[in-house]
Amino acid sequence: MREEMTSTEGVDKPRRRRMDAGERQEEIIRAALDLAASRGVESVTTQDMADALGLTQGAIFRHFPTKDDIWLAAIHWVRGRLMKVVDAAATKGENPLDALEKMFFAHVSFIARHPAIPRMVFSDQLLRRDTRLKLLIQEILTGYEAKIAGLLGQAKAAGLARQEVDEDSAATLFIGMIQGLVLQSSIFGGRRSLPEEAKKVFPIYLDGIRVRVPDSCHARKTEVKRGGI
Amino acid sequence: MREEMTSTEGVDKPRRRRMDAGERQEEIIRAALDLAASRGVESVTTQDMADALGLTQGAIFRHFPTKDDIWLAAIHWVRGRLMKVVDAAATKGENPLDALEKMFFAHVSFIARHPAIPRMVFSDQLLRRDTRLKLLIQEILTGYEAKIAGLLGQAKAAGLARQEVDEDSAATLFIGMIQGLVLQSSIFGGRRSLPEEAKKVFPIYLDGIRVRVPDSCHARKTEVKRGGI
DNA sequence: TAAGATAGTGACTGATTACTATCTAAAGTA
DNA sequence: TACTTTAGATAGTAATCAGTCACTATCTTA
Repeated sequence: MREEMTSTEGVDKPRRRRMDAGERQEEIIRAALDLAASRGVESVTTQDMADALGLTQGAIFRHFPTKDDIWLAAIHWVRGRLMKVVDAAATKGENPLDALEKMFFAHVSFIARHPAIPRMVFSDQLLRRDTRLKLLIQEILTGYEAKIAGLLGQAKAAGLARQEVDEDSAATLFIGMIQGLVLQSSIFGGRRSLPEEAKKVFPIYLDGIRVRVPDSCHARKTEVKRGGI
Repeated sequence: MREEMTSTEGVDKPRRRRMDAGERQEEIIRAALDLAASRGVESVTTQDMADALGLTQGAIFRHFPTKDDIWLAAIHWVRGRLMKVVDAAATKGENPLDALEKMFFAHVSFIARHPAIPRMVFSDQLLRRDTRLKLLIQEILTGYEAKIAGLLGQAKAAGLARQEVDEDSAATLFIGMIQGLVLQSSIFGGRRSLPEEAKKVFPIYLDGIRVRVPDSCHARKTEVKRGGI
C-alpha cells in the first residue's frame, strides 16, 4: 500500500512541461548514469529512470528504442567528457612522463566523480548482451592505450624512460592499474578511497618505467616526493 | 516451439539415480561455476543449473535455500583451491621476490582455467545483493594482500626490494594488476590472452619493486630475462 | 486561431525467474 | 517385506520488467 505522496511529490507539479526530445534524451542519459552510480547498472530499470524524471515508464521508449540504447548513448557521452579531461591534463605535463602522471590522476578523479563509468565497463552482463557496447568500450580502451604508448615512446626518446620498457605492455599496465584500483575501492566501499590508493600506487609504476639511479652509485637525478606516506 | 528431444535427452534415462545430498550439492556448485564461466554469472538461472544436471528446477532448492547460497558455496570452494595453488607456487620460490613472481603466474593461470572467478568478483550486482558474498570476497582479498605484503617485507629485509616501497601499496598494485589484466582480457576476448599479457606486464612491476643497478654504474646484479618480447 | 506534429499517459502483454507447495518413488533399515 | 526417509517430479505463484499501443495534451506554425 503505497501512498501517492500527494503534495511532497508535486513540489512543482504545474511545471510538468513537455520537453524537447533532444533535451529529454540528455536528461534520460543523466538519470541513467546517476542511478547506475548509486545502485549498479543492472538494477536500474526503465521505471526507475522514469520515476527520476517524473515521467511514465512508457515515455522512455519514445526517446530510445531500447534500454541498451540508453547505455550506449551514456557511454558515448562519458567518452567525450573523459577524453576532454584526460587530454587537458596531459598537455599540462612538463614532459611526457609528467604528462602520464597527470593523465593518471585526472582519470582517477574523473572516475571518482562518476562512479557509473566503471560499473558499466565491469558489467559483463551488459557487454555480453549488446555487442555495440562491447565494441565501443574496446575502441575507447584501444585509443586510450595508443595515447599512453605514444607518451611512453616520447619519454623513452627523451631519456626519461628505460629503453627496455615495452610501450604497449606498460600502457596495458597503466590502464589495468586504474581498473584494479577501481574494483578494489568498489569492493571495499568506503574503507578505501580511490584517489588515496592511486596516490600510493602510482609511484611504484613510475619506478618500473623510468630511468633511475640508485644511492649506491651517485646522487638521485630527480627527487620525486619520496616517503610521503 | 521447442521439441522435447524425446530420445536425445534421455541417453541414460533409466540411470536417473537418487543422489546423496552432499554429492548433489557439489555437482550443483560445479554446474553453476561452469555455466558462469561461459555465460557470465548473472545470466545463469536455477533452471540452467537443473538442465545441466538433468534435474527439475525445483530440485535445486532442496539442496540450497537460496540461489545466492549457491554462489556463496561456490566462492568458498574456489577460495580453497586458489589458496592451495598459490601457496604451493610461493614455496617453490628461491627467494621472496621469486616467490612473488611464481604466485603471480600461478594465480593468473588458475584464473585462466577458471574464468568464473573474476566474473563473480566483478559482478557488483551479485555483491550488492548479498552482503555475505561481499564480506567473503573482502576477507579473501585482505588475506591475500597480507600474504603479498609479508613477502615484500621479507624481500626488503633480504635486500632484494627497495626500502622506500610501501608494502601495502605494492600489494594493492599486485592484485590490481591481476584484476586489470583479467578485465581487459574479458573485454577483448580472444584477442588478448591473459597469461600472455601477464608475462609482458609483470617485469614492469618487478622493476618498480626491486633494487636495480643501472648500466651506467656497474654490471647488472641479476639478469632476469630481459627484452624477451 | 485552426491544424498538424509530437511528448507523454495509462493500461496492457508476454516473457522470465526465484521460490513453494504437494505428491511420487527410490533408497536404507527393521 | 513393511516402514521410514528424502531426492526428485509436477505444477504452480507472485513479482519484475522491457517493450507496445491507442489515446491525450501540449506545443509550434501557417
